[in-house]
Amino acid sequence: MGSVPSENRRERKKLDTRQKIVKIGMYFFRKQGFDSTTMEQIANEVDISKATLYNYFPVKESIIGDYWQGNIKEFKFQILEMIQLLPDTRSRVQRTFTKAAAELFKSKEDIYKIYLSYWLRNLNNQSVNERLRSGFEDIFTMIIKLGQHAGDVRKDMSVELLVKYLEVLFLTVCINWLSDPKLFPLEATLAQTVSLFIEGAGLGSRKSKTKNEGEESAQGKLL
Amino acid sequence: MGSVPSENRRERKKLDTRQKIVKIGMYFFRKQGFDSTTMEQIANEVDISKATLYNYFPVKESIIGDYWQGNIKEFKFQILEMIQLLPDTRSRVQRTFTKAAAELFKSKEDIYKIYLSYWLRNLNNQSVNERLRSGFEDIFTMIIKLGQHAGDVRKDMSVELLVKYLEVLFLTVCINWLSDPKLFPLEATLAQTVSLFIEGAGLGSRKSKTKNEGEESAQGKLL
DNA sequence: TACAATATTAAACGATATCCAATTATATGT
DNA sequence: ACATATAATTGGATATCGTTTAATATTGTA
Repeated sequence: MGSVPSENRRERKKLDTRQKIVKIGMYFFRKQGFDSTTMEQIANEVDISKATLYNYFPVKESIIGDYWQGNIKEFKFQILEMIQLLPDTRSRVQRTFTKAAAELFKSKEDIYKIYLSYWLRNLNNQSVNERLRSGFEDIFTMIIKLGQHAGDVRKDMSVELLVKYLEVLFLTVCINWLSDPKLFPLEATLAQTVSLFIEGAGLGSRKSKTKNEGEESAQGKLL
Repeated sequence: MGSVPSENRRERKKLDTRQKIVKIGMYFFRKQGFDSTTMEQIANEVDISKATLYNYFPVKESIIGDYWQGNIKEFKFQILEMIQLLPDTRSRVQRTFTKAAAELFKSKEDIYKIYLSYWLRNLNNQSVNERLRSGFEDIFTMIIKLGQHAGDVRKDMSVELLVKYLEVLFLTVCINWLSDPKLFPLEATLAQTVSLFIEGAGLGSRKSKTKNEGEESAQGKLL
C-alpha cells in the first residue's frame, strides 16, 4: 500500500488516516449515495471526530476529488504513452474516449456519477476547480498539440479552447449515457462524437472561416 | 405588469406573492450574493413566514429558476422568429449565441453562475430537468431540424444529441467566460465555438467518417 | 524534561428544510 | 347574507447537516 514511507511517524499516521477516510468515504458514497452520506457517519466509521475529518478534507466533495486523482493517475500515464504511437488526431481521440469509458466508467459507473456531479457543482468555484479539473485536460492538451503540429488540427484556435471543447463533448456523452443509456449507448455515441469533433456538424463547404484551404471536395458523403 | 388576470382573487394573490418573492429574492442575491442571503431574510422582507416561502419555493435555488423562466420566455419568442429569416445554420447558431449571451448576462453575472450550476447539476435529474430545461432546447432543436432539412447539417446524428451538444457548448463558453473573462472573451469565444461546431477541429479531408454506413441510403438527396 | 508545533476534539453555530396545530382568508352553495 | 367547506398562512418547534471555533491532547525536538 504505502509505497513511499514518510519520514516520521506523524506523517505516516496522517497519510494512513487520509487513505482510510477516502476508502470508507467512497464506500459509503457508493453504497448510499453522496448526499445521504454524512460527514459524521464517515468520521464515526474511521473513528475520528468530525472536526478532524474536516481537518483532512475541508469540504465533503474533496474526498471524491482525492479518490479521483489517485485513480486517474495511472490511466493518464498509460494513455499518454499510447497516444504517441497512433497516426492521427482522430484515432487518438477515439482511443482516449473508448479507453476512458471502458476503464473509468464501465467499471465504476456510480463513482463517476458522483464525481461528475462534484465537478459540475464546482464549475463556478474557481479555487476548487483549479485543483480539480477533469483529469483529462493533460491528455487532451497533448492530443491537440500533437495534432496542430502534425497539421491535422486547425491552428486558428487556442489549445485551451479546443481542449475545453473536447472535455465538454466527452462529458456530455457521459452524462447523456448515464441519464439514458438506451437513448445514448456509450460506444456508438462516443464514436459519433469523435466524428463531430473532427468534422463538425455542418455539411456545407468551408466558406469564409478557415484560412487554410477549403477542402470540402470529399463532401458528398455524409454518412 | 400582470397581463393575464387570474380568475379569482386567491390565484391573483398567490401570483402576486410569488412575483414579490422572486423580485426581492433576486434583489438580495444580487446585493449580497446567493449564499449569504437566507430564506428567512427573504421571507421577512416579503413579509410572509418562512413556511409560506417554502410553500412557494421548495428549495432556494428555485427562486432563480423562476426568474430565469420568466426571462427566457420573451427571448425565445424573439429568437424563434429571427432564426427563420437567417440563411443557414451557422448564422442561426451564431445569432442565438450572441443574443443569448447579451440578453442573459446584461445583469449581475453571479446570479447566472448559480443558476447555470443549478441547471448543470440537475442535467441528469429527469424530473427536475423537465421543469427546468435550459430554455434553449426548443431553439436549438428548431435550428438543427431546419439545418438537417435544408441540408447543411449532417443527418447521421440524432437531433437530440446535436441539441445537447449545442446546449452544453453554449453553457461552457458562458462558464468559462465567467470564470476567466480575459482568457475566454465572450464574443470571440462564442464565434469560435460556432465554427468548431459547424466545421470541426480537423483539417484533413473528410475520410471514412463512421462505420455505420447503413445510414446513408437517403443520403444523396438533399444538397 | 520542557516547550513549541501540530493534531484532535467536543461543542457550538448557522443555515436549509420539514412539520404541525392553530388561525385566517377565500370560495361556494343555500 | 350567511354557513360551511376548502385552501393558504403562520409561528414555532425540530431535525439535520456542513462547517467553525476554541480548548485540549499529542508529538517532535532541543
